[in-house]
Amino acid sequence: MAAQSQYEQLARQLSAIGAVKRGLARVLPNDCPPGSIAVLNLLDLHGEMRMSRMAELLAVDMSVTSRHVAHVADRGWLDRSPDPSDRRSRILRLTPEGKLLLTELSERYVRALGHYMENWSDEEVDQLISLLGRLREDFGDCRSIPSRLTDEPAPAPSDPPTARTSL
Amino acid sequence: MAAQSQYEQLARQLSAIGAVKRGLARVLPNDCPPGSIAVLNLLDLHGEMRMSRMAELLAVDMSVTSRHVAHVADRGWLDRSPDPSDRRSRILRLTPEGKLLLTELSERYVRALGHYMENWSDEEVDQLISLLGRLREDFGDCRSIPSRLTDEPAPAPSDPPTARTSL
DNA sequence: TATTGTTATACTCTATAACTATA
DNA sequence: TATAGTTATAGAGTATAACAATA
Repeated sequence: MAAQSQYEQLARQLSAIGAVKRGLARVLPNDCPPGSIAVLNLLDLHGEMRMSRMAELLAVDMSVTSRHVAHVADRGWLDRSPDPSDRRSRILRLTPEGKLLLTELSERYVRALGHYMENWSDEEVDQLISLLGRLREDFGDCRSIPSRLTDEPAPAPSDPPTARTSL
Repeated sequence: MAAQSQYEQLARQLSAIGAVKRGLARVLPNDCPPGSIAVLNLLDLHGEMRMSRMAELLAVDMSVTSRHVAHVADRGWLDRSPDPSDRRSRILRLTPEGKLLLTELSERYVRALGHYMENWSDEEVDQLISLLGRLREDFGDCRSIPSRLTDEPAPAPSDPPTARTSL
């Protein structure tokens, strides 16, 4: 468990990292927005899956997933076939064209990151990859807020509010 | 200089980290969107500055900065006074109300991060803070794309395109 | 004429709610 | 009735372009 000021700093760094994401996004082709790439990457990484699973991995609403996936499917980068065992569902699969696109995009990312991170060592990049991966994992499917995070700031843990009577 | 597959992995982690940012944003009050907090944080960190400097630090267009700042100023969290030495400019200053808001938001962030990152050690959090800070620094003012990132994937560096005639 | 900042417009990402089709 | 997915609508973030005021 880390100290308060560390969390404050981390929150600021996470806020600032948006600029890095935008900087990277600028090297992408026009009809391939970041949302599309996220879908393709997850499909490449985890293999075929249903819409609901994709929504969970993206940690966005199903409606958002549906639009991203439609955009990608319209361009032939993935295939949506009905699940034979439950015809409400659709199975998403990366097409060869989608795989090819990922390869091309990867080149662009590598060039861009190589440009901006020329002074980073292998070990440092690995550390960052590993810490970011763990952070994402710990947040998990964070689409709904744990109720204890929505209430008042800091009820003294040694003396829960429900136990306070007249002090 | 790191290896290609590392950059590919890093690009994926950066894409996935959006979910973390959304998860954190969910604990914020309704009329204080992430853009407002970014403005307030930078003002708190760097002290008073002009719009153009704020735009540079945010690495967004001036038009975007103008809207974020207007939103924050409308709520009394910062003060925009004309620069006496150049009346085209405005000097941004954090108000006491803005400072107070930052304190309250900080509590929320700390609670949320404490919830999600309960298994992280001080050292690990520090490492992540430090690596993210360095990454943001290395991207700097990345609002315009270096031209070498917009061209074709990988012209052999030993034989620049302009030198090729009939090979 | 160039620069600082604002406003109008358009596009992407996201969430909520209403809807369709299937279980 | 409940669930998987789609679509309509609305709000936030961003960029480009046209504009105003000042240098």
